[in-house]
Amino acid sequence: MSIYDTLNPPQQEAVFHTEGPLLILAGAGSGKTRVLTHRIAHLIADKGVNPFNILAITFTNKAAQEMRERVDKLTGADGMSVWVATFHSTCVRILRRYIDRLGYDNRFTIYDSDDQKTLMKEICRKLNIDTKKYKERSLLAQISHAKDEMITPDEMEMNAGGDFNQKKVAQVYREYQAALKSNNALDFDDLLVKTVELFQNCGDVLESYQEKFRYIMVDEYQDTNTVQFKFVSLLAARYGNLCVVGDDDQSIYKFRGANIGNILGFERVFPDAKVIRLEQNYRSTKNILNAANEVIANNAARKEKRLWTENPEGEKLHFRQFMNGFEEAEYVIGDIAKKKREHLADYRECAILYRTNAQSRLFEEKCLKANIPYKIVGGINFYARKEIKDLLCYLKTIDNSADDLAVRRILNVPKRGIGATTVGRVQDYADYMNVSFYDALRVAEEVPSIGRSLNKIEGFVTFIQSLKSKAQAYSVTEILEEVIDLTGYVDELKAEDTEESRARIENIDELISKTVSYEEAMKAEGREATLSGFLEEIALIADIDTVDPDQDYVLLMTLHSAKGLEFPYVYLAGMEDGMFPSSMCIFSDDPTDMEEERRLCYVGITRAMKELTLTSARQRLVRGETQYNKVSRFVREIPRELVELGTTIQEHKPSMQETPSPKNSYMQMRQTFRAKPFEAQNFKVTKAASLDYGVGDTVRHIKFGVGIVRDIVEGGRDYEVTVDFDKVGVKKMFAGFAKLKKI
DNA sequence: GGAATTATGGCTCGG
DNA sequence: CCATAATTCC
Repeated sequence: MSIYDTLNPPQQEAVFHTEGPLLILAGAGSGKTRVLTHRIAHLIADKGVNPFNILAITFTNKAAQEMRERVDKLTGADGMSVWVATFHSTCVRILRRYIDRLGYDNRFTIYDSDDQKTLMKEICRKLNIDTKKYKERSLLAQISHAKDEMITPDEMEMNAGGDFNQKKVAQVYREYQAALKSNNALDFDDLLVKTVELFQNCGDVLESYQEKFRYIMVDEYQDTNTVQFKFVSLLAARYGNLCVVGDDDQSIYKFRGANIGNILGFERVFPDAKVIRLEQNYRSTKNILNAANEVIANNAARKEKRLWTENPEGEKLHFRQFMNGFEEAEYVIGDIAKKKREHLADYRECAILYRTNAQSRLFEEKCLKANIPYKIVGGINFYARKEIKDLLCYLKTIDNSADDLAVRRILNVPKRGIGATTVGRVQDYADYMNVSFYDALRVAEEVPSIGRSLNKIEGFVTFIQSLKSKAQAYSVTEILEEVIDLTGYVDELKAEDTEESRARIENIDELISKTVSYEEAMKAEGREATLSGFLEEIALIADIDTVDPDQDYVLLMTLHSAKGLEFPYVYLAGMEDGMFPSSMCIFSDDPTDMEEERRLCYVGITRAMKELTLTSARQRLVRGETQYNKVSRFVREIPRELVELGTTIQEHKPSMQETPSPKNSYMQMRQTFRAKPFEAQNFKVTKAASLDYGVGDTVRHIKFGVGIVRDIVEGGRDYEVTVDFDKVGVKKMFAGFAKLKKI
């Protein structure tokens, strides 16, 4: 009896095929992690491969950690030497060693999106760019996309041709890169781009890593982007032992540059690639899996496949529609409380999934009220909080004084009486002398018209210098406590004594415990705990990584965060057209946007093992406005016979005066299901007897602006209107959705 | 120079 | 609605 006997034939084939390129098309819940871990075990135990020569790239740190543990269980302690990490942490480790070859300092800092925005704001000011016209966020998004595709500022400028806007973006991009470099900082995208650049420029470095990583595995391959693909193919170019695992139906990160072509075209790039499909699902009941299959079948662009399972049929899916989001949350939390009360489930077995982070609030409030432990994944990052950022910027300044952003942030925190005027004068001097902001502070007496501020600046510099020298001997925790102590940060908050200040102190305590646990972890691994090591780790940690399976809490998260996870009981909330699918993609002129949204729905459904509950609200408060939404089209794509509408049980007490009679809501739900998918009952309603505009009329569209109607074609469900817009050109759209207004 | 108050504008999704 | 920017006031 070997450890491989428990695997099914295609799984075994994937494990034993170790040489050459391999594409594993692994459907949801088909045991791909088992395959990967057994494959690593097989390489080590049977093929005699040194664990040191294996690289496995996962999507999150949490997945990496789990994989390592499972390999350990199979092979003994050898798992520790396998390099299992995310793309970003892999790149950081390489860059810490070699980035000086690209003219950076090896102690670079990593900028998060807040830092990026601050930097961008400054650049726009410097270049006299009107941030009303070019939004920082939008500029950064364009730059990020360029980096995903490995386009340099020069290339962007060349590609721009006569396009003034593009040229402007290229100019900002160039300036932004220069600023990063002079701050000795890298953004997230740079981690990948600079590593690839390093490989391309330094053959010896690439070669050493090619020799090291003789066997490479990449998980969640459908969500890799172009630069990640380049990184992997460079590494695998020598030995060609590249194994990628993915599922094109679960590709949900196009907005972040993910290139679905990487998986769809794998066989084209590697003609000798072996392809193995894993289609048996071990996770979900038949009902859940069938629902998922039916929904995803509505997508046109996909590799045809159908998952099957030997699991029991299980319960039908539940669907409930409520008057508003308030009642929806009350029902979901009530249902979870009931499961716990009746010992049917632990909290940790339940997950509430939604489309946007903003939806978490209602559920959080109900959890608090019902005294149910919960954890929200994502949303406002712990490290984005003011008090945490302040303290981290002290640590960053101590670690890398070239980081102007960090230095400027703490210069007057706590208040030292150094204001904007002084900062501007020092900055001008620094720019003029071409030195860092901190170096300018150190020679503040040279700065013109610095006046009374000189004393205060000298005090600050002395303070930082003393911390810097202490950092040589102190542990990370000690230096953090020293900062808190000497700045009086916590003392000040204590004096404030408000609910808010107490929460801030709690956060600071949590930060201290994070440095402590970092030091413990490093000690356990026999690595040195350093300040830059700590800063790097927290820069790369994702919220999902902090989920503790030993704690009994309900998990609240977005569908995106739920990727790769599974739960016995799943609640998909906010199943409304306009929420999910989001209105953005309903109105999009790119039909693949809707397909990606549907894949997201597929991911959501396939997270559930035993029971899946879908909920929606008739009216919902979005950004302070009431929206009236129809039940999501995705719900309508699920065959009626797989769904139970819950008319017999009325568990939740009607809480609001305007609760509809059960009969009414039942009728509404029946109506939703009466039509088969895509006969789309609700669309017919929107088809007006006639339109109030005709060919040749000028109309206004909510997104595209003003245009002239060119053509109107009467279709089965709706009128198809062709409009020539002033700004975006000719678009075809359905009258029911487009909400065109005659002007 | 700093705090308080008013105006504004933005929500997908994340490492 | 809620966080942040801009503006005003001290």
